[in-house]
Amino acid sequence: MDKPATIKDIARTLNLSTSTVSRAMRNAPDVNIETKKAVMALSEELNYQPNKLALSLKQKQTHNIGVIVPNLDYVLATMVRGIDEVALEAGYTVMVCQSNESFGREIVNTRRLLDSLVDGFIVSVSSETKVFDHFKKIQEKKMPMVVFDRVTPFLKAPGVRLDNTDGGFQATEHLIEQGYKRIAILAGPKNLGISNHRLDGYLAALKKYKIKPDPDLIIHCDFNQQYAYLATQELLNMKKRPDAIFTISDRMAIGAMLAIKEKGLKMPHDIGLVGFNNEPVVSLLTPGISSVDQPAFELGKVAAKLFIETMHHDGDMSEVEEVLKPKLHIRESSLRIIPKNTRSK
Amino acid sequence: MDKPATIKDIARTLNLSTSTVSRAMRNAPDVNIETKKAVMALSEELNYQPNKLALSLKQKQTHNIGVIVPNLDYVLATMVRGIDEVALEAGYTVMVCQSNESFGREIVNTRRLLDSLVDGFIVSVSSETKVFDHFKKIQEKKMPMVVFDRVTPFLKAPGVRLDNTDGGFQATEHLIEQGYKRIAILAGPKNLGISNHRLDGYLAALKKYKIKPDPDLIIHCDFNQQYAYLATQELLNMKKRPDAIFTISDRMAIGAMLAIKEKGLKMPHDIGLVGFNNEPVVSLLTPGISSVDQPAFELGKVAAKLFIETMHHDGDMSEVEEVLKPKLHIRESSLRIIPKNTRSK
DNA sequence: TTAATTCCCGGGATCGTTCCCGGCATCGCT
DNA sequence: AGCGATGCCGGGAACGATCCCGGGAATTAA
Repeated sequence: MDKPATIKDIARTLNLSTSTVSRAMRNAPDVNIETKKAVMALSEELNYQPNKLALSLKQKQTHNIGVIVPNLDYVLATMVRGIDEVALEAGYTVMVCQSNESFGREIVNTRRLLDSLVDGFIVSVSSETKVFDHFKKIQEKKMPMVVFDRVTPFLKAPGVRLDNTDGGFQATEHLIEQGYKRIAILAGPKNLGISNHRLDGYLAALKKYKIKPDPDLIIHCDFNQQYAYLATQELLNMKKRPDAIFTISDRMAIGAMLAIKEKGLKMPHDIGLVGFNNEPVVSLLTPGISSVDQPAFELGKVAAKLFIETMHHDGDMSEVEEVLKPKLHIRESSLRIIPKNTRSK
Repeated sequence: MDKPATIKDIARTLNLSTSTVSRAMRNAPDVNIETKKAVMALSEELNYQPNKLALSLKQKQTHNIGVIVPNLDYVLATMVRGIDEVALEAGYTVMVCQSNESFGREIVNTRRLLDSLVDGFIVSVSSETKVFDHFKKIQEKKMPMVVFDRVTPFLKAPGVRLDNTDGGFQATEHLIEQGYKRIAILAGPKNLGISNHRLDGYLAALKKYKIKPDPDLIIHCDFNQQYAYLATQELLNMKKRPDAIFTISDRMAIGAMLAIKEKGLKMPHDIGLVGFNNEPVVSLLTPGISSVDQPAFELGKVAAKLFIETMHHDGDMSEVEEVLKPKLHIRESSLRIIPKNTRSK
């Protein structure tokens, strides 16, 4: 009564072989209806739970998915929820590991999960990561792996991502339409794809409106609030300071906002601000910060679907890339109701 | 070259038995230093990774910890990071499952992990959960389980929690010291321990200052922003409206803030506000909202330590309960610099 | 009556690893 | 020379399940 019941216990007390019990469990056709009932009844009584380990060992699959994320902020936590949603539905359990944006931690985590614990990976790479050997090792083992959110050209794998270029474009075009002339961008680290794509969108919007990009207004800084704060201070101290800032994350937008308030400038009048991610926070601030919304939950679901597809599909899927569309949410920080007085300059 | 290398492959090519190779791997004393070297060299070359499944099957432990959380908001994500920190150090991998505050989902998750995937659990129960049979099933299997953050008297298990009573006391006393006279509390669901304890602290503070609690000022509402918003509207429409509100979470504080602003009241002058959790958000709002900080990361670490202790300690530890201290962070929402004019009423 | 078919079931190998047990040298000691 | 001690290694069972193969009994067909 101490140890959990096994298939053998059932076989013994019923005077059957383990094979028969096993078949009865899986409702195989070639077993007598009576014995089937007996097995079911006894397994119910003994509260029998099949040992997943033994099963996994035998058929060489664990039905676990390793999910590697750089952190668990609002956006990623939402995506993970999306992954969880469809994974559970498909009979998979997810193992979430956060790398804390640390390269070393990312390696440790993948190795741990790689030790025959998972059937494959769904990853979003850390911003620190510049070399991808640990992920390539996954692929060498022929394990399915899909990347999401933060995809990179250095890693050939099926993936799902936001149309970050479009997001950058929407934000920038909106600022232009609101009459802002000198629009700065706080971009992230140069090796991060999402950062570069949003920057591309920014440049594309400028080009469309025939605005010459000013290198002084393009800042690459680390992906957090403090750096954004410092970078914004510098921007505002320029002799020809920008009259609008587009930050590629809401965290950075908040850092920028703090610097702007400190300087005594008013949004949206003196300066416009648009962020990215549309975290719930930004609607609560005064003024509310405009932000590019991404369908995080949906993106997570697509990632998991893609993973399951990859599992069942033997061919090469590394070219597959789903792209979801962002949508700008406009708030007070960038809304000069009607572009009036813009020519008073 | 296709399949991953096993201990047998090494044994075969080296003309050894699997037993010897196994011993060599684990650096057992009774194996020749030469053979040991040879084994090591070959296993390096073949990129041998021991099969965790086989190992787990043999020794009946997986070195996985199942972590069940109601969601992954700021506080819980931080706690999970803390758990991860010490778990990894101790050679454990954590499997995080979110129940989305849903009772049913919680059951599904525990059952999944229970299928011989984890050695034990670290759980924070969903706010919806009123019956704990699924958790008791864990204990019947003699699996270690520790609870954290949301502990409940209905579940006898070692745990770590915040001194919520003290937190409620600190918040309320602070409001009293600031000269507020009619202090309302937005508490959570009645079956939630953390909610009741914070309420106890509130009552204790009132008692200390000989203020008679007013039942009309004690509101139980659901644990989210929207409900807090509605409840606050009602509070503010009372004929003798409160002049301060203590909410037991920051989400609720934000809901309250929205209602307050809508009503045209000014903080801290017309009304004081204190939240709970000290999420980064609250310092960014205008005015900044005072909030009771909890050492979430530390709490997660303690939970994991407790778990590991429980693993290695055979005796009953269900009486163990660690309690961490919160600390109020005061901001503009409740700070009437010097209690002047308070008697002008 | 005999052969063929169907229905149920058991035997044993297998997955990758550990671990108990026992065997065969070699060495040292009396 | 004979004995035990020691060092090093192999054999095989075990963990809990699946699955191929084969076999006996009963039923049916020839």
